[in-house]
Amino acid sequence: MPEGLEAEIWRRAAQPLVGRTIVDGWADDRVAPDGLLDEIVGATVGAVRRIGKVLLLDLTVGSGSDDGRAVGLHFGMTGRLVVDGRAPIDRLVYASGRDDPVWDRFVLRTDPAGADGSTAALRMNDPRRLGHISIDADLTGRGVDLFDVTASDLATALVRRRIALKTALLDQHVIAGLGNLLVDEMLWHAGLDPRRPANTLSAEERARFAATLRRRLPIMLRRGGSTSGDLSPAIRGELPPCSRDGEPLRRDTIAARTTVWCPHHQR
DNA sequence: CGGCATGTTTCGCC
DNA sequence: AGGCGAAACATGCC
Repeated sequence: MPEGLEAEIWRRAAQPLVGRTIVDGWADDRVAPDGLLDEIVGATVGAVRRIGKVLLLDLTVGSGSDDGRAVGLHFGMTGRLVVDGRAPIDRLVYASGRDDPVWDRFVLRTDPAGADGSTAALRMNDPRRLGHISIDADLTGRGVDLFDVTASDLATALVRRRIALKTALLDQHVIAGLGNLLVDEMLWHAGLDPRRPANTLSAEERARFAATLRRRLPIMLRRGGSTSGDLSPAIRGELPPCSRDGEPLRRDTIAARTTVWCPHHQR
């Protein structure tokens, strides 16, 4: 589930952590840097940010001057976030429906604690363990954030790229935050063939795709995230006729990922 | 039991 | 050198 929309939902859910001090915690050393807890216990959460699919906790120490520490939560395919015992997204579509404590990878306790002091302030739970925790990760190469994409961003990023449009859009150096479901969804809405070489888009088509992101992402955010679109996981499985034109949907592998699209109106 | 899954990184081949 | 595709990672679920 974790694409840019889920990261944004979790960013909002984690805002209450701002101003709290980290007093204790635990990290699975298979997915976190050595000595992470020693680095961050005693620090205060100064801000919670998001870059693409990555959630960042900006930490401050002592007087509150910024010491540069930023803890990054990378959710992989099956990571979920629980803040003060509440999970804004409680069920992962392609993962487990359970919340087993053995899958906890990163846990923080804070002062003050949350409303229910008996639960951890922050908990990342990830059965498949494809996610990880970073500290001061270099994210400067990330492309423009999915909520801020303009036609000119696309022109710059897609020029001379002969790879399939879908492959380019999944590249976090092109746009940060789009994942497999969102790319299929946005291409369907924009009416663009995912197999097209990225550099063959016209200026009008780039503008159309940027406009589709601006229009559709806020709607899907309100509806609950990347699984709330017209090509929801149920539709990806059953492959009913395209709801726009009634023609058969197609399932292909593009960019080594399952791709659902409508050959009739996506060109 | 076999195959599949919302992601990212690494390897090897042009 | 750099672009690109495929494999690898880890594990629950249908």
